[in-house]
Amino acid sequence: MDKLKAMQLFVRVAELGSFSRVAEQHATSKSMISKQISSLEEALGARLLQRSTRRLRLTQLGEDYLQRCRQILRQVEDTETYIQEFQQVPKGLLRINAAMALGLTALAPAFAEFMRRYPQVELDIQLSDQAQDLLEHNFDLGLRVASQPFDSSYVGKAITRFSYSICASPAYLDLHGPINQPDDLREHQCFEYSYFRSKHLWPVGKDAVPVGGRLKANSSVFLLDMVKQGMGVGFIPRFISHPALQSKEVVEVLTGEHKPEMTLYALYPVRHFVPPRLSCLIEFLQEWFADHPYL
Amino acid sequence: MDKLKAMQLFVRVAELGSFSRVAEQHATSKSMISKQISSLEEALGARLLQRSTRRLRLTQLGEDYLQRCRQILRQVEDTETYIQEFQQVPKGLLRINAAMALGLTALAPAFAEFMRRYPQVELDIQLSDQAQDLLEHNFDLGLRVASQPFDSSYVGKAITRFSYSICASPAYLDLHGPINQPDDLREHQCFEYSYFRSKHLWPVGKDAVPVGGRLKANSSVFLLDMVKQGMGVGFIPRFISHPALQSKEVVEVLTGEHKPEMTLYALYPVRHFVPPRLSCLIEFLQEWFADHPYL
DNA sequence: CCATATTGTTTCCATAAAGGAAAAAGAGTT
DNA sequence: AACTCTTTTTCCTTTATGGAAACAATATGG
Repeated sequence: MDKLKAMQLFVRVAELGSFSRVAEQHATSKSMISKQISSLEEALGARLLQRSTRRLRLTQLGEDYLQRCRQILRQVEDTETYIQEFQQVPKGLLRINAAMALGLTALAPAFAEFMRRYPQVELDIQLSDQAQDLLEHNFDLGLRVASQPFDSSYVGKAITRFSYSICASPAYLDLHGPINQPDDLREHQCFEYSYFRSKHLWPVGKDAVPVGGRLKANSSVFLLDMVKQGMGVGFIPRFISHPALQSKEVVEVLTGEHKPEMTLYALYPVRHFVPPRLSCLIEFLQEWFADHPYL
Repeated sequence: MDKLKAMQLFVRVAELGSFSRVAEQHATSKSMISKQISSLEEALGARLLQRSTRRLRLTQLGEDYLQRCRQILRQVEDTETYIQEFQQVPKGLLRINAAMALGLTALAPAFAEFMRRYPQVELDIQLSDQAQDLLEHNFDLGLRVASQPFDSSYVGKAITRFSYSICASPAYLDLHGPINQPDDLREHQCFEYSYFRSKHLWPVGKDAVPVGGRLKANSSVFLLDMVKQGMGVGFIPRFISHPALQSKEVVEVLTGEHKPEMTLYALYPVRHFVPPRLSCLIEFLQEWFADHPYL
């Protein structure tokens, strides 16, 4: 029996309060969790969790054991980090959560290059639209654009800044007329992005411009596609619009006007020792985006 | 891969300086040790041991890792001891080293009773004539009669005191005459015990009596057998002669005379936390020998 | 300097253990 | 009482573990 694995799972069960949820998160079966915990209990000769079908609660002993497990596991991890620090080549697994749109666009080539440069590092990348709790889901790193204010149990590092672009297709502009100054937007089909704060005010130029349109979606990638099809004007993060702008599928308007910028943050749980592969990745991303700015 | 097991084996390898010796001691194969260490190294991505066919030496990293392994393993052990302390019933494995003659005689019934009383405790009892190093061989407990002076890394607890008996067979005494006072021994066939300090002087009565004979052996059990066969007189620990005296196969002489006593010690390595099963056994032995004295 | 003995590694194979799917069992809820 | 959600058990497949023996490597002793 792999006691360390059992201890890890026990800690997770204690944290999530459910065998099933741990099973889901770790991409394994309920029966496996059940067996691991049972054999751990048997080995100790003590019951760690009081199970009722609806609720799990830690035994008094379980509470104590949990503390000690955490300490032991942290020590094991620190030891391995320590060893890694002496290694020239970073290796190991990084579990990363990133915003879907980011992953599909700006991050993909960066990760590709990272994997080429550090062949011993494995990546497990989970793209999701809503920000996941890193500790809850056991992520080593979250990549988010100016997401929720950082909890004190996380470290946030700025990776790069992104700008927005206001895009339309050439066909659309031919049909509906040019956009030369912010106020021209009032007369256009301006798409609404669901997660944008001030949905009907686009922050362009000195003041925000009130805009309107018939389309609202929660995906900038989708909106860009609609832009390509000549349906209207989009306020699109540059990392999304970049390829379409390059290929001239869409054109940018109001390039000279002031628009807000976003900051891409790397978030990670505070730890005694940050594994080299993690600090290495963060450093790499900073360098990479310095060389490939989306501004 | 069971990392804890691998770490344990690595520590043993570092201590013994040889894969083969670890394999012997743990009753497993060289290949298994080799594989465990290799996979540990692979998991860490670092070489822990520099192997040459004749010599093993720890890498710098190996040194560091060894320290940390020890700490982790100690912590795991302490945690389990802690859990045990909350359990009503002691359980687990005790590895015991005891003097051969003791094990074959006085200890056997004591251990039998202990096992009946604590059915969850497993015993691994190794009888040997020369005292084994407990740490070296991973013993939890050593049972020795006034053995080597205790190292400071061991705790020694007195379990009981044993007396000696001077024994002969009735037939022998009929043939060679009675033994009524210490000086009578000078005229008899007195067996010599190899490990006895002053081989030719038996400490009986006020002074030691010089004795002589034709038989010398390194086993009191063997000597007793020779006594039974009427070959001479033996200076035999009572725990060995006891059954033969009870059955009248041999008789004791010079019962009133002063003879030295031996003390049976329980030796165990000093630890932060003594596992309950161990303190339980020691306590049990003290009680058992209080009820079954060999004096 | 070479045979030898000893030690770690590798290969191959049999056995044991781990892990998943699905059925079963348990317990709260409607 | 039926239903739902969760854990446990059972059964089976797959994986991995561990040993024997052959192999490779090296210090020792003659």
